[in-house]
Amino acid sequence: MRKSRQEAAETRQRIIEAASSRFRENGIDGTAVADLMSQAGLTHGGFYKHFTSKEHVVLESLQLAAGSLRESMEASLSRSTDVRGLNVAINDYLSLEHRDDPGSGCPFVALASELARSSDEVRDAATEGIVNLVNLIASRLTELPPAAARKKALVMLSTMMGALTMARMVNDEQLSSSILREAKKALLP
Amino acid sequence: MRKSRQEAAETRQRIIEAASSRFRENGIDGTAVADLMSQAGLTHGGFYKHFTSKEHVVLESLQLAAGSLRESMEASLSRSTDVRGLNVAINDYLSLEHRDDPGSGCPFVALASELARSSDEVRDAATEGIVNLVNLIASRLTELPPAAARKKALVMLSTMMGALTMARMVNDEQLSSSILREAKKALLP
DNA sequence: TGTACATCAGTGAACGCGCGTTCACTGATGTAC
DNA sequence: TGTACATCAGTGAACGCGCGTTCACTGATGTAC
Repeated sequence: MRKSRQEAAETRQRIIEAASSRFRENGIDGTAVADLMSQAGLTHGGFYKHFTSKEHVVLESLQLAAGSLRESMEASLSRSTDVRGLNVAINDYLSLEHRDDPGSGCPFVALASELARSSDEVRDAATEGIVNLVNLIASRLTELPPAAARKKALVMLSTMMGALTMARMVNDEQLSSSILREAKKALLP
Repeated sequence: MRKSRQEAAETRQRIIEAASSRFRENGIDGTAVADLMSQAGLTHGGFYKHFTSKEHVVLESLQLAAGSLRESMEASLSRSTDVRGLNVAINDYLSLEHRDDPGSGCPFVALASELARSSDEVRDAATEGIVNLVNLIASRLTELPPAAARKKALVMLSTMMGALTMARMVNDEQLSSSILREAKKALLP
């Protein structure tokens, strides 16, 4: 039953990908190791051939999710070289599609309260991911000097994450979509 | 061992209070029924004399926490009859003390990702609590017509919750406090 | 008001379940010669 | 290149633990007369 090195590496990656979306959908506590493994097409026993613990895959899957959020933001930004690229990124982040698909969206919102209670290692990864987003946003606020741009970017990201969090929490479609709409209107220059 | 009706009602209230702070500190999944009970000075078996399930106490403790957040905001607001009262409320919400004491702070931030995955009943309670905060904030934006005030209040609350969420998640004291500081500067007129 | 009985808040043991983790095993892959 | 052995990815049963919930029991409180 031994698999080749390449197959093993692919398996490992599949587990991380499964973890990354399952954790965002159902929470870390709400996702069992056996869950991830069957989503990756495996039985649960093999998990520990790839990771030392559940905590370990939490870390790697957060890094994956943070990286892909960053990439998708970079892709939006690159649609235009100036501030308009930023508008595309904000529109995507505050879209109904993003709200309704936490499994492939922002991990900081999907896992917010669990991350705040996580180990230092995991919180370090979260911190790095957030700093990346802040820098990305700040880099497009070209009308401001760098320090001011960074400060404004912190506030913008706060508004974005807060609006997405509230839009997902609230059990009232009208209210939910108006939260996203108003946040967009406030953030787009 | 039977207790008088009044004692029983006090016990019930003590359990809800314990739940309300433990859930905010350690999360709903992270808090066992036995935990709440021992915090309330009881053994775990008696829990079901007061509640039909853990879910039931989640609902009641969320309502309690949402109510006390509302009251503390009302208290801050009443320090001054105009917009300055709002500034006090924002300063309190985005304070280091609030960040560092989730157990007695905003339940929507402390439980954000868990609430988004909760039952309709619990999410209804969350929705009601959030609407109350929005109305409270909007009522102090007297320079705007009501509809515009409400829209602005939605965005302000998004920024407040997002900033508190990020400040708690990030594992870097400097970054954390600058998130709170910049959000305050952006929100105070 | 006093008495006899029913009620029920609280206790602590127990139940059943799902979870993270371990383990013996299998057989294909990797390595040494 | 071929052969013999070591390695190890993956399987599925099992372990131990903590959890939500139930239950028989206790004795003080509440109620009926």
